[in-house]
Amino acid sequence: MSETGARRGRGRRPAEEVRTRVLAATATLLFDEGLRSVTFDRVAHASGSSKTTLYKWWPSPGALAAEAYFASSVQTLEFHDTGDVRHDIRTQLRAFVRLLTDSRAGTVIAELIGAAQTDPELARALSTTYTLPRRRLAIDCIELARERGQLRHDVDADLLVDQLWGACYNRLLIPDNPLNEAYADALVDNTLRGAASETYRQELDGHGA
Amino acid sequence: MSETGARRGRGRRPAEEVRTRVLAATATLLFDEGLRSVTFDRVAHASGSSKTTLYKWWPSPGALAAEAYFASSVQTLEFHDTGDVRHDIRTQLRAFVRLLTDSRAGTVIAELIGAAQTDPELARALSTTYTLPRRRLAIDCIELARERGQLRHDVDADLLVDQLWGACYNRLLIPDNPLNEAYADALVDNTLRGAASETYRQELDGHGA
Amino acid sequence: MSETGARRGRGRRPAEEVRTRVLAATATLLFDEGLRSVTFDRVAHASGSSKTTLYKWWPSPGALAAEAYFASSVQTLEFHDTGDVRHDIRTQLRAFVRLLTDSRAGTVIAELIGAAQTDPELARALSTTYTLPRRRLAIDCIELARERGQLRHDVDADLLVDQLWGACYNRLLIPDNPLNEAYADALVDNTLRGAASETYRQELDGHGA
Amino acid sequence: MSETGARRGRGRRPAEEVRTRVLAATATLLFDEGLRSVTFDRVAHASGSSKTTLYKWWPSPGALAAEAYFASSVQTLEFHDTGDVRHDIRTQLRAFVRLLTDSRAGTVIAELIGAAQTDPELARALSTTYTLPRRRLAIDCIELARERGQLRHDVDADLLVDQLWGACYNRLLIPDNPLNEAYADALVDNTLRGAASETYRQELDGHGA
DNA sequence: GGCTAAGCGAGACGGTACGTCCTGTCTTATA
DNA sequence: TATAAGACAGGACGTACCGTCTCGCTTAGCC
Repeated sequence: MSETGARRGRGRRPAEEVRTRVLAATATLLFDEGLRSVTFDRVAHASGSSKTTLYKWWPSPGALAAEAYFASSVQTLEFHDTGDVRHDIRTQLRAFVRLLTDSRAGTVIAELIGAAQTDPELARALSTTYTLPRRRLAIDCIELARERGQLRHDVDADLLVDQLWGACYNRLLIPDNPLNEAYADALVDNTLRGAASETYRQELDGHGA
Repeated sequence: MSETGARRGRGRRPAEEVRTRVLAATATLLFDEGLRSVTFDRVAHASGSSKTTLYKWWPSPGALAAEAYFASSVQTLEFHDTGDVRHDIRTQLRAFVRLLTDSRAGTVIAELIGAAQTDPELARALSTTYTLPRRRLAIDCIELARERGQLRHDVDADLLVDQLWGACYNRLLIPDNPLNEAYADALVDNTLRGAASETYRQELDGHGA
Repeated sequence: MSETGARRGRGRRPAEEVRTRVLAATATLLFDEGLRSVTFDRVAHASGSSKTTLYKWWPSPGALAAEAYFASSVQTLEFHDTGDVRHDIRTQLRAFVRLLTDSRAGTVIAELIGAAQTDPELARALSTTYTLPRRRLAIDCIELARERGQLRHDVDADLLVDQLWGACYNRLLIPDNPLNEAYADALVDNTLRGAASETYRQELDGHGA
Repeated sequence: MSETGARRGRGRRPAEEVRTRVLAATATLLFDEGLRSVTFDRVAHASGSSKTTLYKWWPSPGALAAEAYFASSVQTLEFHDTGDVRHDIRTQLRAFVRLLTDSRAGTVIAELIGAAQTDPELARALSTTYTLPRRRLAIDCIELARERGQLRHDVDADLLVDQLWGACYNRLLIPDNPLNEAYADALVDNTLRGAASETYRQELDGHGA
């Protein structure tokens, strides 16, 4: 009776095992068929779990999908500080654009943000787990540059983030124009030129020329 | 059975009357209960029309909701050219922010863009009817300013629009930070400082000081 | 596209076709697996119909099972009047006992009556469609005999039916004692001896001796 | 966490205390909301016990309900022998009818018998604990009367019980006709007239006239 | 001005998902 | 060690919606 391998029967399972299977099944559904296919019914079936369990742990299919996405994508987004804010931000923004365009992740993120508009629980999860932490990293980078004197003292870091990452999200969600690395570079240039200190701007213009 | 009273009976209706009633009922549902409540079933009931008719004219509930929103909101968005690009854009962006924050329109637009992520028909309708025409007006304003010498010649008008309106959409859809007129002003300042020609930038700094 | 034979697609079906398929699937489930297996879910699946349809037409799975049972069992229960009430009733009661014991019908009827104790809709359906009509036939037979002078004038036909069929139902539902044709015969004898007129009782005793 | 207050904690309880609380909670549910509400889940919650315990002691919710019913209704059903079988049986049958009609007991018994049709464990419990012992008392009374010469020697006591109590159960379970004491009296009269010895029948007719 | 068929309302239909409840099994931790 | 507590898989419940399809009525548009 011990260690039968393929667990059967209907009794209680260890919570971790269940969570793992649910998140794996959800991620598969999410990447293969899109957010619309992430329903509690289908996830329950695919993961061999029960709807009761899903309802207990996740407030909505969207929130489950979000968690599955974050769990399945190990994201190493640390900013590497080289001392040149333009270089550092450009590196990060290019990586972000590649993530959105080169993989299914872009579609998934767009669908998650889309669903969050009518799913408060999902919105909360997205904000806490995804957007705020990522924004934090960018903010830190910008404030460091400001302290170094590369950016004006009255610059609003959140505003810069909106003009950089927010503009990319905009092209993701309202795809009237292409999203690519050249666009990311242009964004960085225009944004930093607006936010640069007098000295750093001259440096930028020197580089750009 | 003979006292049918208010019931209109089942015969043919004039197409225009039907469309009008459907769009009115949809708008009511949309503004009162949100996009999730705009289902063909509920619209058919509320408008006294039949699902057959709805499926004939609209590809999805989302597309119907979008049309109802545009039909119910007469939007006068003409840019008034004063010769000062910062003033003109600031006026427009402030009006846009007010629209998003002071009325139910903000929620509706957010829900529509959200639903468009998984509804191609709605995405197409939104782009054609809503985002592209509005973007066009801003682009024209920017290009006029460029020809006037206020903006650099190599400036990308689409990119500026993303940094202005796109940043606002970003705060609408990912509401981690507040969206208000002060934010709009700051956006305009930072964006134009990055895009301004040498002479116009000195003018801007003069104003800003 | 025309006359494809095996109807496919999801549109409306002719009501009669749907009813037929539902009742057939229900009867199969009922006789093969018992009343506990007649759930709206399983019937919907087995019949290729939808739960919506089932809920529209039947108030409970039990009521559906009852109708399926009646529809599938063509019951010819006409009393044949030979002029001898004992013979006629004995014939019928024996047939009834055979039905209850020789086929799955006994189990099904018992389950239906059992479920009717907690399903008012089923109870109503059973009474209207099943028990009352059958009781009516027996009552008619008894009253005919009374008019012929075989039974006392103050005899209560309903009471006799309870003592005959009701006793059989009792052995079906509370199976502490066997139910068979000999029992039916004994029931008839004892009941009619109690209800017989003076003259008919002497006749009965003569036969019975 | 430390202020658990009323909660007893999760440790072991004395078996008797647990049984008592379970049966009390079950009886309350049974009489207040009917057999459908007697589920292991609800009983566990209402009694403060755990499902583990319920599954250990009772094979099905029906069996638990049956035991709770018997435990809560102390039934003194001894036949008092007066020497007149009609009087003794009539007294008992009237009491039985009153029990079924004047209290919630009738509904509960009907639901229990009903559930027994699809719950073998409940059927067994009902037979052992309820129907057989009661039948035994009636049988004894009848056989005593037979020995006294009031009933014919070839009379089948079980059959008489079916015609008396069984007919009442029939009206309880298939309520097409009213169940009351007058009906009980008529049942006794007709049944005993069929089963009476020659001498006792004349006595009965004398009484009845 | 009467006739006819185009087009609509009403809504049934199969299917899928929702969120809840219950069953029977099993795990954990307390007393 | 027996218990409370309750998580777990499974499955039925009853509802809502989608997209398809049928029916019957009415009025618009033609003769």
